[in-house]
Amino acid sequence: MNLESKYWYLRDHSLFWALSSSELKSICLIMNFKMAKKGEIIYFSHDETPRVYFLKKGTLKIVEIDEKGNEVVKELIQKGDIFGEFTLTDTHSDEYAIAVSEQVACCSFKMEDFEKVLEQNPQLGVTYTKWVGFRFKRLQNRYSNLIFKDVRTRLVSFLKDWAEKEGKAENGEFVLKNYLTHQDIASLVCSTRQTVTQLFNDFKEQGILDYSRTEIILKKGFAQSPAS
Amino acid sequence: MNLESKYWYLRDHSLFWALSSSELKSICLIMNFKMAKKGEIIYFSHDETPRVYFLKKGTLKIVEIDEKGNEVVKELIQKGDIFGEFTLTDTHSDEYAIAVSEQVACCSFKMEDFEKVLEQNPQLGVTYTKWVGFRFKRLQNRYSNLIFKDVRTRLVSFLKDWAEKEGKAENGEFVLKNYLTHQDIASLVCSTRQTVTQLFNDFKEQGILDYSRTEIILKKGFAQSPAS
DNA sequence: CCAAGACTGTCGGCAATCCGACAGTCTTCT
DNA sequence: AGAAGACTGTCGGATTGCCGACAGTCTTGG
Repeated sequence: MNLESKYWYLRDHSLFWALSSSELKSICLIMNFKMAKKGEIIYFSHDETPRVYFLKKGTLKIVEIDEKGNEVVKELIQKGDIFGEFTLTDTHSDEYAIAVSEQVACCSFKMEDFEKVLEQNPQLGVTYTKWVGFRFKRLQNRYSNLIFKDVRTRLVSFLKDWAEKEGKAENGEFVLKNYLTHQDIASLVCSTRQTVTQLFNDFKEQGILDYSRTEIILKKGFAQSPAS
Repeated sequence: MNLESKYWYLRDHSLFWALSSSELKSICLIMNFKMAKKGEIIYFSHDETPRVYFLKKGTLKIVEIDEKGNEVVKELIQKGDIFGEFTLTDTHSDEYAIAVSEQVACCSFKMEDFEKVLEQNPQLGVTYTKWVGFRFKRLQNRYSNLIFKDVRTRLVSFLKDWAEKEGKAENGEFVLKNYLTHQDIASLVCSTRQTVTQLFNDFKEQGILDYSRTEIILKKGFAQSPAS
């Protein structure tokens, strides 16, 4: 990929808005660009060199493998999010990122390089810190949900979030392109496949949701769906 | 508190190691210092001006109040940790920090001021980002525990962590000064008072732990305590 | 030093949800 | 097209840990 396109890719990422074009150009030189199709793996936590990633387009999931080899979907990463070694410290955890939407595009920096960029662009540094902080808060939110809410409520708010980010509103309903299995959703809301299936069908009976393997439709009643 | 003492307070916090003494002095000017005794509240999330805090001495707990008015201990903050609005973005969550050890000392900056400091000291900025990242990872760890482990295991690892940070080793045992109630511990490991009490007594029967209201002793067997 | 309040111990019932099992359905690959 | 594999539907039974209740013990402040 040529510099020119790289430049434009960075330019429209909100993290880099404040930079001058010459600053941005120099950053392009050390940036890497990567495309992937559904099902392809974008990175492994055990890769040679740790990297910080920015998702430009599409959606991917971060999957963690526990001691027993179980794969658990830890997080959904959507356009604009950062992932990889974004904490600027090596992790020991065992995870990888895999594309779930048809087309995924992301750029990445070697962790060390990126650190230098931040040092040379203090304003960028502060903005970046806020991004990391944002990720912290998002996680904190999930954590609270897990403590305070039951599975039903967690699933409801997961679906609402998802709809808000990716859903298309159609006269009061939200239509979601569904690229996740019940199993995936289950691990995102910390539950089991069976329970998720069960709840989906409950919702269907209540008439507040419809779904097939490819689509989920949150109907009008869904927004007010009981939080318990 | 005079500048001189402030200076030395900052100087020995690892975040500020890399700064020259003149830089440090200028930072002192905008820093605030606060002491508190057990039971005193250090900050409210709804305070007038958002602030970033550094705990210099002692231990405090972050308590969150949910919609129903329940108070839940969300986190233990120990010497050296950052707390408050450290993500550099206002929060809406409802929390406060209260001292649990006899003497607590912390310094703080107005969030906006601190942001400027980071901008003016890029290296500090990167170090700070790593701290925020560290907090992210710590939370992530708790999250994983919650998903994968049962209450017993979580309690065991909580105690191990605690001992590691604050315990005094005595011929293979760890002695912990206990400033937490079972209720506190319960919310830290996401369980209930009764279950924690129960487990403590189980451990006692197994002979791997002893405790009173003021002390907890992890005996030799504790380290190998079953992770299930 | 005594009373009120906070903390701990213990029990039984109960709700949520996990888990295995198996059948049915959809998708994909050749 | 047809078979293999992945995904969904559904059912009990089994667990875990929550919850209310109440008694006992410690702590603290007047």
